[in-house]
Amino acid sequence: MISNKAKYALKAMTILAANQERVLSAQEIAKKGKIPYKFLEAILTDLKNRKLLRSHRGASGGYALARPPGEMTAGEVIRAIEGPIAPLLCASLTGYRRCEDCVDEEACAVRSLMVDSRAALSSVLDRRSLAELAAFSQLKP
Amino acid sequence: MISNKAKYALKAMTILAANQERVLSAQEIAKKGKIPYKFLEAILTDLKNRKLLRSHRGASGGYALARPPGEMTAGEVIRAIEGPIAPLLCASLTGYRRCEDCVDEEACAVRSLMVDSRAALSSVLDRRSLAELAAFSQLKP
DNA sequence: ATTATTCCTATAGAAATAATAGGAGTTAAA
DNA sequence: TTTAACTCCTATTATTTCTATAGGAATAAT
Repeated sequence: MISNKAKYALKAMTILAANQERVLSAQEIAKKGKIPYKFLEAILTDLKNRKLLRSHRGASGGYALARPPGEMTAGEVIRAIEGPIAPLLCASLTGYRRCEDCVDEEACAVRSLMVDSRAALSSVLDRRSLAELAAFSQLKP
Repeated sequence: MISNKAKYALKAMTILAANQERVLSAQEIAKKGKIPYKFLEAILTDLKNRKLLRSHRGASGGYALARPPGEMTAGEVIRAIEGPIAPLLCASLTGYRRCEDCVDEEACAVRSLMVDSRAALSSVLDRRSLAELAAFSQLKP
């Protein structure tokens, strides 16, 4: 299960990808995505600090993707908010850490299972671009 | 990320699968898996209530798998402890629930992503049997 | 009887989640 | 040059989940 925060982040990024030509304010995004405004603000700040978004202050300011939506993936967004996607850190490429209760990592069946789970999840999340998400959301106009 | 509880449950079930012929006490499992004893007790109770384990009380009592390890999967264990494996309930088969912030479920790109994620995860977790986990853990004797 | 177990109930600190509040600073446009 | 629409920053807080621990009652084998 992912957090609401990560879900809202994905929604916001999809909305921004679908409106790539213009800068969107947090208000606009909150409205389009039914996301609590102040919570969204904090999320957008995180995404900006992680270099996934660019912001423009002042009147008619707002947020825009930092890179073309075809070059950004769902996995990047989730990692920015949630950290590693591996179910256990001992199976993570981006945040590896040995379990404290580990007896023999090479022979650990749970780790092997989580390595495969991570690969399966990554094969979806790291291949799906924000452009694809945006395109999907517009299938029904 | 899964909880320690789910990780311990998987370890315990793997240990039980690897010692299928006998009944193991919580003490034994705790020692073999480096799992906090009292915490493990609670976990084993959950697994028993979910019908994944059978227990025998009294001296020389303990726990054993409820079914042959070849017929039980990692997915079952995780669902017993954590609930649905889908990252969002709107993408779950076993615990479906619509998001409160949902505008149009059919057109939701995030949901579509999570449906695919769930399928990818399930293809690993629901295909890996406890027998396979036990066999892996014994590759290095 | 004794001892090794499961089983039951209760408790509790710590961390993460999911926000909300208020205002300071910035900028475009009226 | 004021105003309105924004982002940005710092707190605060309620709720839930996580990760256990404690103590003892019930049960069964030896």
